[in-house]
Amino acid sequence: MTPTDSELAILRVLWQQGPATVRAVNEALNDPPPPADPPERPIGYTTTLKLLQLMATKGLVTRDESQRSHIYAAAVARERTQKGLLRRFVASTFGGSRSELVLRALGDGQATPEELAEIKRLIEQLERDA
Amino acid sequence: MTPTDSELAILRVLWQQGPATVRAVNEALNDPPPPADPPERPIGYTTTLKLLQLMATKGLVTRDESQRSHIYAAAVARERTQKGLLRRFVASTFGGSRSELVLRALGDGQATPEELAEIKRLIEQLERDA
DNA sequence: TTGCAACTACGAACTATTTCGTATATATTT
DNA sequence: AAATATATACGAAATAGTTCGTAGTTGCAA
Repeated sequence: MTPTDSELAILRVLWQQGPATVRAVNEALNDPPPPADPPERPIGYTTTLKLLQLMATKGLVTRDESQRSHIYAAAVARERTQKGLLRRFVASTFGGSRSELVLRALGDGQATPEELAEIKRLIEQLERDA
Repeated sequence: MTPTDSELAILRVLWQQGPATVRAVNEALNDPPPPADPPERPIGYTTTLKLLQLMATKGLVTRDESQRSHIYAAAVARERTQKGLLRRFVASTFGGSRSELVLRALGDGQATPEELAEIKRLIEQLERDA
């Protein structure tokens, strides 16, 4: 099951903060830590509630109803979800070519030396394993 | 201006084939070269027509009406468009972290040695320039 | 010159997603 | 105990994107 954009925004909150109430999720969405920008118009409380309810029926989150304020938790793994989204994105935008994606991601002169070093380390690691 | 999914599919045809008629675009969408899969249900001719008309009003394509069969051409550059889409994708899925994206793209053991070598070469190139 | 094939234009239906108002229940404060 | 605050549930409107039918036009062939 692959989340929509709004669902993904909520999952990111839950991945980052752990299980949370509707209110906590809603506040995190409207007041994100930098570098993320807050939405132009604040997202209504019941909007977040409805989304979480939908996500629960889809199995994207679980819900603990033992308290009056239900507690929601991500039910899908971050890495697995990101991989699924990435696969679709690479297919639609780069015709399935991962290296084209990486070239485009790094090839605009915006990557920091640290990022480059980190990625180089990863590649050497992968080459050693192969 | 950032294209929707269907619009992107059409842009990919135009980037690949150059200026084309509605019919040529529609056939390319329904009969893509491997490795792309054809759509489950063929896309109707008038659907492609309508999309191209919308894209023309949005400025995503230009239209040559000098013949009875209009000729459409991409009006946005491939690289620039891909970069815009990539930026949005990295923001929504990886919180803006390009290196997290690259790690996820390469870190599933599916990358070929050639891909890795190519990317390593790119990185060393970038490091030299910096 | 009639008929058929291919074309454009465009309204409107359909789908998916997002948003929120309102009803109702439960807890908390005064 | 009444008023207030905070919850959930859910219908339904709003928005965005996609799809296609149908009308009307133009070129071509019989």
